[in-house]
Amino acid sequence: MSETGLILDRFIPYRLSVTSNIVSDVISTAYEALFGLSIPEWRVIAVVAEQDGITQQAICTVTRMDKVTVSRATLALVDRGLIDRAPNSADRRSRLLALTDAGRRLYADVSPKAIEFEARIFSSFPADELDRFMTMLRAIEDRALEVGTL
Amino acid sequence: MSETGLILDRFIPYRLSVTSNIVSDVISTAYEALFGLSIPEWRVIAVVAEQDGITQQAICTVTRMDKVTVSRATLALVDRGLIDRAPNSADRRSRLLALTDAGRRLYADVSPKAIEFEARIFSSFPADELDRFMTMLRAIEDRALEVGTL
DNA sequence: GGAAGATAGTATCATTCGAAACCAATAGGG
DNA sequence: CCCTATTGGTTTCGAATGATACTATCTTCC
Repeated sequence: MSETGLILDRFIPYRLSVTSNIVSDVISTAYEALFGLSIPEWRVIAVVAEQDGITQQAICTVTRMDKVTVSRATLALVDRGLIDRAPNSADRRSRLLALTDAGRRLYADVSPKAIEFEARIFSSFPADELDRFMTMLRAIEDRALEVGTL
Repeated sequence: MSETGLILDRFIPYRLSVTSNIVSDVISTAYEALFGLSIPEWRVIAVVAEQDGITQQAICTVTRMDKVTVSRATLALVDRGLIDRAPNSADRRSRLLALTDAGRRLYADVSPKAIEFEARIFSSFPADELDRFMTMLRAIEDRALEVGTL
């Protein structure tokens, strides 16, 4: 289909970036349209839903998002009354995040939709191929991190 | 290693985005440091090197970059004397791009380095796995485009 | 052949993103 | 205990990005 220059076309970092951008775009426009959530916001919600009382710092390490990004997403969610921040007696610099009732309701709404969107793109592939693909993604991630810090 | 929340962790769009970002980051800092090239600039150079006399529009379709991005990258490269724009007698709105001598020299320099960087990350994987991975990326790309426009 | 769209490319603007500066609080030696 | 170094989080700022508007040319169709 795409009659590209040879080098770029088979250049893995390039292909990875193109594919990732297209997928992100599809997903993010869907989230935005349906729930008014940006991708960082959706990620924060997902993590907090699964680990009640997590701190922003922990969200950063777990999602590899920048702390600025997490901060902004969290503030927006607090503003919208979807997340609560309780004082953390163990360390008063941070707060413990939790979903509010509204947040839980939204999450119950969003989460199946997310799965559904994913399915819309990926369900046409056999499960074992997807598994191999994911394994590969993780391996590449680890390797790139290694190379980046050498 | 990363003890993430279940949903996000196995969510393909998320994994794809994380991996792509890390790889892009490694690659782009290397380009920037070695040649003062941004990723869009490197892409434009690569395409023009392989297809002399291409137009910006053609670069857009071939690389899926935005036309604004291509315009900026091209202007920067023209400024640096790496690319020439000859009038296009067939359509005077566009110009025909070609590498200058300096551009060719730079490309001769950059291109093996690019391959080398790629190798540094990916050569640890068996070739057939990489092939499957690339095939999968393309298939996902096609599928996502389909879904996006449905 | 000329008016009405489409298209190549550039300029403008608003948004996003992350690096670095910053503030508050904690940790850890002396 | 302080004094310094670190860390959690926010603010600020500059760079990159992409949607939109704009200009010049081309195409179409009457």
